[in-house]
Amino acid sequence: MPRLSEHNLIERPDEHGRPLGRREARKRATRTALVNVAQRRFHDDGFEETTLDDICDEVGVSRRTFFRYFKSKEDLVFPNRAERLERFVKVLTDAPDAENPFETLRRATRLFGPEYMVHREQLVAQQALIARTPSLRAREAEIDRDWEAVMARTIMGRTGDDRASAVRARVIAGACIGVIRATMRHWFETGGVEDLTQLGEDALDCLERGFALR
Amino acid sequence: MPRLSEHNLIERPDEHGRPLGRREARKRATRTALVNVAQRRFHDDGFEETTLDDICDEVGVSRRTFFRYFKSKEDLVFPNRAERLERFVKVLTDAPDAENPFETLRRATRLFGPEYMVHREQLVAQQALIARTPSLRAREAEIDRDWEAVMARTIMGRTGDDRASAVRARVIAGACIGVIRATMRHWFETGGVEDLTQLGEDALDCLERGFALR
DNA sequence: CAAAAAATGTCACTCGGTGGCACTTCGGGG
DNA sequence: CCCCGAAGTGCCACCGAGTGACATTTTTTG
Repeated sequence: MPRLSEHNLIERPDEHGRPLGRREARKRATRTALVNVAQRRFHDDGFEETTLDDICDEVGVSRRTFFRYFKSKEDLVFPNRAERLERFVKVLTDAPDAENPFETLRRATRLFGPEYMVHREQLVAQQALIARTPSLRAREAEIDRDWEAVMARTIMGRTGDDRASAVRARVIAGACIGVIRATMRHWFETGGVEDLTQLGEDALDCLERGFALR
Repeated sequence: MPRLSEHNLIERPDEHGRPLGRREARKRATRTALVNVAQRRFHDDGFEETTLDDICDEVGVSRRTFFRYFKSKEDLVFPNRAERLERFVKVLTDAPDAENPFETLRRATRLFGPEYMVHREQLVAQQALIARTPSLRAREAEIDRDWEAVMARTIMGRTGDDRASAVRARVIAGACIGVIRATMRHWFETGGVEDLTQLGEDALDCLERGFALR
């Protein structure tokens, strides 16, 4: 008995307009099934409490096959990590050469902010899961590291890679990702009710102008 | 045959002046033996390549006992994480109420910077290990999170915990830890030859005054 | 020296993750 | 249309980190 019903295998063209064969379609269906089942069970029972065998059994796939779709259990929680990073890189590389890094990041904020607010409730729940699961927090930190790294490299690409420019680029990137992460955590923990775009822009303004204190 | 030679069990008073019984002395010896053996083997063969059984066999202790000294394999690489954090907290709480967070952090930099420079070569090697080991990078990120959290809480303790103050405190803490981490990475990757205290203070200056660009 | 308490060892087990190999399924070319 | 190669999958055995239960040894204490 096939576990993936046949109507999941509708032939849709992929993002490049090529039609999907059965093979490709089936792979997509399996992947999304794994993510969906996992999301639900993680949400219901917790990440550590849910076993890969649980998920694989429900999807109807062997654990060995699972590891051909995902490198690790944690990856189920960040299924489009690569795609997100790519879009961020695109924002960075699309920026005019003269634009300063803070303005570039504000553009990214205006792109991602509204998107996050649309999926507010799902993201808040997701973040609650991450916040209470050490290995997921670790994954998230790694993602932030990636973003910080591409940002630092982009800045260096514009300002040079001598030692002074390199350290400056790293420091700016570190500060930016630091404030973005802090802002997001605040937004998540307050239930996602505030205007994320506004919060992000405010934080970046502070960073650029300096934190005037007292 | 006891694996820990008797002369490791010298009776020294602990940090509160109480003399150490055999039990306490032996525990200390076991703990440091585990750390030392692990450090050497991690450095020689790599973190993932070294098995806990390898380490335990060499120290002469069962794996079960290992887990009574350390919660995880990774903890062997950060043996005084708690103590470092405590010292950082002390710097924060010892700060006069009127001092702004950046100045407080500069004081921390002047405390930890020279210390790091003394153990330069060991720390650089250690960081190389961390940099090439995903699970160790994750641990390091967690440590940074701790520092960021205590810093945010300290700032909130001085400025109030209403929503505006809270987000501001978080953002400042995020920015500070971000630039500190970036600075340290730069220092490590350049072999620890530059003046870490100076680098740290410069980065914090930029943060406080704003990054004047172009 | 005896009894309580602390530390360690042993064993069995769970779970994430990997390598190898056989088997099935799909797609393309004759 | 069929057949052959390749892609995808399952199965099995295995490894290493981490945990719980319980017996055994060692240290402290009275």
